[in-house]
Amino acid sequence: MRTTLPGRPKPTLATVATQAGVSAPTVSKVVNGRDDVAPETRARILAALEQLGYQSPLQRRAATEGVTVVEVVMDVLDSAYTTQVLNGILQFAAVEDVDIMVSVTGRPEPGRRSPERRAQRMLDEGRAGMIVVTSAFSEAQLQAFQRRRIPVVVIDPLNPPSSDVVSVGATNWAGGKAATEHLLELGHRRIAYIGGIERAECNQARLHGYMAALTARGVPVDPQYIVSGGRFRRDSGVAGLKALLGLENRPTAIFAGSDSIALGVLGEAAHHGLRVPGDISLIGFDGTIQGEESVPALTSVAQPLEEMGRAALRSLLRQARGEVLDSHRVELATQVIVRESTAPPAG
Amino acid sequence: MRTTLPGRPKPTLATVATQAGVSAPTVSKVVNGRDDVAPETRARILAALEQLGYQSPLQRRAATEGVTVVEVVMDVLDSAYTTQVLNGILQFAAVEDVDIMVSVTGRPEPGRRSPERRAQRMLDEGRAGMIVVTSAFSEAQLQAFQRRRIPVVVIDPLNPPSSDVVSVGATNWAGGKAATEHLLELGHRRIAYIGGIERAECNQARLHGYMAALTARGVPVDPQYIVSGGRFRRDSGVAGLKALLGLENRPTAIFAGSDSIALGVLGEAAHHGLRVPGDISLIGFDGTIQGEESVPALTSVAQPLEEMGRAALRSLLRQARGEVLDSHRVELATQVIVRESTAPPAG
DNA sequence: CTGAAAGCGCTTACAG
DNA sequence: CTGAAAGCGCTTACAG
Repeated sequence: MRTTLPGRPKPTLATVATQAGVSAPTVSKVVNGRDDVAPETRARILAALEQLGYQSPLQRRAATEGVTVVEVVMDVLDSAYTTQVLNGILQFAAVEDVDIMVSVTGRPEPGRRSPERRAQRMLDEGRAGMIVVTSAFSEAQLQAFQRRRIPVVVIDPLNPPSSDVVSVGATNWAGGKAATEHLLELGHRRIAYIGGIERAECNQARLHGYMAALTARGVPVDPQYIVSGGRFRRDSGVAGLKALLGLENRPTAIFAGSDSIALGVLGEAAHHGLRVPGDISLIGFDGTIQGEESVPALTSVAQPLEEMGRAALRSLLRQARGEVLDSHRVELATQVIVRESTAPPAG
Repeated sequence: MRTTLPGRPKPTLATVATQAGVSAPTVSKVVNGRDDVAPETRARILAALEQLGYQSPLQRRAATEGVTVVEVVMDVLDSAYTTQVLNGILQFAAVEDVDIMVSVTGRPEPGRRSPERRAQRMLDEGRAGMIVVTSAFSEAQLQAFQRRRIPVVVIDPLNPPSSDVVSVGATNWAGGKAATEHLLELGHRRIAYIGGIERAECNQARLHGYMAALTARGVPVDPQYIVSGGRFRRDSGVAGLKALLGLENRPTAIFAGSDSIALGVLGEAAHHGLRVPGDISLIGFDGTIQGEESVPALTSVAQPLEEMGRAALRSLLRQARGEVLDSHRVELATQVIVRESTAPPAG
């Protein structure tokens, strides 16, 4: 992508050299990352490279031949959530004839897999950009990509996205509110929330949606019904239910911050001989296939996961083509899917 | 990969020209696909290009920089099975510093996404090879890749792998036998098998393992207990259980050809008020996380899915390095994981 | 259809 | 640290 502006001839080392007031060999050194260049000279050359939009022969060829590679970075591919998002990206990539490079990153480590190296490599190989489905990159690192004109889209960021970085997510607050309203409408009043990563933006939005729904109905928010699981995973649900069962006044319904958490609740409930929804109602969040296929089938706030993947890629390709985006933040609507795990409270 | 032979200098257009007895510009034309070259001259030049192993600057740079891209082709990313295999590939790729390009293919279509185009593209871009997790390629197409010296590894092929194509799978026959033995040991005699894709090698192996175990214990194989689901998916389990419940002499245990099928059985059983394992025992195949997290947790014949992904990539990289493989077929061991869905028959 | 000549864009080796 | 000079690999324009 990154097409040369029409009319302006494609910049060469010589053009850049003239602009920066140096010779071509010196520019060559900077481009190739040699270190025998004075800091000031380097800065001037970098500015010229940036301003003229210089591309290496390799990049130029990649650009003209339409080779477009988008890199997708995730922590691990171990949840239905990531899988469905990735599948959305892959499906749309097949349509758009874009290649998708997938990489997983444990913790970010210094060295060849660092953001700096990654950015350099993407520039070298003329990739169109990067879709980030992990919290392995800091805000500053993401902005570094953008400064280098590498388009980045973040999917459902853990932290509130800055206006500099493009992000795609779901309406978490509205979803949390809708989940809670569903339980309220069934007649529940003692409703618990088992959350995931506490500091995560999406978790807070879901929690505040929950509180807003309760408050709107005049149901007091009871802190003992708000449990932090720490992660969006199964074990949070197991531990969360255990904690809630220890209460004097047990909840009759649980809103879990993710389908995985809900599945943990489901498993733990069975071990205590509790029937869902007979003894306790349960609603998840995400709308994953895993929840759809569980027994009982899980009522859940569905995020359009495949669509989020598609939206991220679409937005990335627009950026790569130099189009102006309407908005730096896209939030796709969530929807309560009522299945088998919710019912009016017993008695 | 495709490293230049040591000692011999990398061939340039000039080298090739000398070898073919023409001038450099003429070779340039052939390389760039111009048509103003006499057929005989072209043939001579093509021969020289091939013999000297000429690489374009783009290819050379890719080769010397050790850019190694492995393409993973799958149908869709929608099952825990494919997800875990892919995760294994990705994890190992991070260790080996290999880039993974993932693409999904519905039906193979003519045109730019055809195997021929794919092969050409891989050659052009210096990719190391291809891991195939789909039945979208025919045997002949896979061999075409190998003829072009593009290494290919097939994971758990639907059809019996030919000895020309390297493949990775699991011990399906032994797994089917072990699953059935587990049920026999619990005391079951009326044991049903609900299969997936009927003609698939892996399905047949599982079925025959089942029959072998029954026969070895002197339990007659009863055709009415063998149900073909048609696919390895949830709906096969739903339909399969319905069919089995219509029998006069219902089975007391079911061996499902995949975890997805087993999950369908589980859901359908709940709708009939049947308890698992109280009323009926159930064992799956695959050992996916989804089965592990279901309620009740699914007893299953685990395939080492992540390990299979790793093994495939390892084998591919060996091929790409020109190493000789010990075997064209790797079968990793399966293992019965006993969880909650199997128990002695009632009464 | 072919190739000598000129040229392009980049890099290398090294004098200052 | 910088750049004039030489060179490399490829392509272009065009004479034959």
